[in-house]
Amino acid sequence: MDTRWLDREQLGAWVRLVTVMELLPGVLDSQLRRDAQLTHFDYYVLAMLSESPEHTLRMTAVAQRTGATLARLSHVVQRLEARGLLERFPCADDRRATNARLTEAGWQKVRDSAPGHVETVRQNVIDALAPEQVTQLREITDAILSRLDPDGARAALYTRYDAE
Amino acid sequence: MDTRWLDREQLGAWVRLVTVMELLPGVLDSQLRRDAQLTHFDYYVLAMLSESPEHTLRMTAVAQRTGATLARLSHVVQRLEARGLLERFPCADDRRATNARLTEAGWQKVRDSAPGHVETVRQNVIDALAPEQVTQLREITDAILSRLDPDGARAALYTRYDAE
DNA sequence: TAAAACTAGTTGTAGGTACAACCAACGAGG
DNA sequence: CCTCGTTGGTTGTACCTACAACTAGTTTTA
Repeated sequence: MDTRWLDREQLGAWVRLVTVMELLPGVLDSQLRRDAQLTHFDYYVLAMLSESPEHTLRMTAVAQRTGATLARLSHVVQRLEARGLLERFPCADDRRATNARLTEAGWQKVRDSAPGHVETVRQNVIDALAPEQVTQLREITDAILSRLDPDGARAALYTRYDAE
Repeated sequence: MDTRWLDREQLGAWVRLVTVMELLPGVLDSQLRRDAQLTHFDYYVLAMLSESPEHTLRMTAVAQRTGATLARLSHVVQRLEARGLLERFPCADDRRATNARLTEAGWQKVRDSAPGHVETVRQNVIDALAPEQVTQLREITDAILSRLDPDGARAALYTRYDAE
């Protein structure tokens, strides 16, 4: 079978996307690590909890929202728990399940670190784009996600952020 | 100072971009790991060499093109050299510098693995987009990169892929 | 109602990356 | 020509993630 190579336009877009994927996580990570002693993934976990009722979610729910495997999440949550930012307790309904809940310190941490994080996101991404490009970016990433995540397991999350 | 929070549209785009950044590297990595025993970064290093005259580049040049630190690159190249995919030799002009050159096995590896990689890129990204979206994506990533990489240290790479 | 199959989560370990410390070589100024 | 600052690169270590194996609880089904 012969390969359908990328043309110039496609290659240009692809190489830039790869470059962004290579650089952006590092930028987010170092800002949060420096200012809040959190990785970007740590922050995301705490942020997901902070937006949930009771500041509580089941491990599986957090994993879905963050796109992580349960194994990865388990390690991360263990560290966050050791730092007193959240706590785990068994779920009453399903004794297999574990709930994670933000502690007061964790909630404080989210409130303290959110502004700096948003500012970083603005500086490096949002404010670099014209309003119509933000819309285009949403459509493009949506299309890509329909391939990466066909069954829309994670759709639950980002759909929540759409107009109501 | 009060924070300029993201509006719904911006937040929707951002959350999706984060999700793509979370999922896409894993998809690229596992395909290449499975079919070619390479990480995506390994592949990129080999690909950069394969597009250079003599299949040779200085370490610093590879680092620029891939966006890696010299430290990271040094570890990776060490492993690739141990596997016989490339070789290092001192640079004649500048005795501080080291050149990396693809071996025949490395060149063969690139040719063998490129089709599968391109197919993955198509399936998950390019073919999910309309032609005008590919153009938009190039413009958007370009704008983001102007923030992430203001001095355009890496621009050398992706500019090469533009129309001549 | 017992076995099979699946879901929820944890743990051990191997491998890759970041960070900092380090050494060697070049280059500009005194 | 020597010394200071810079550039090119390597190494050690600590941390994070992926993968696989495992436990325990739940649901299905025969």
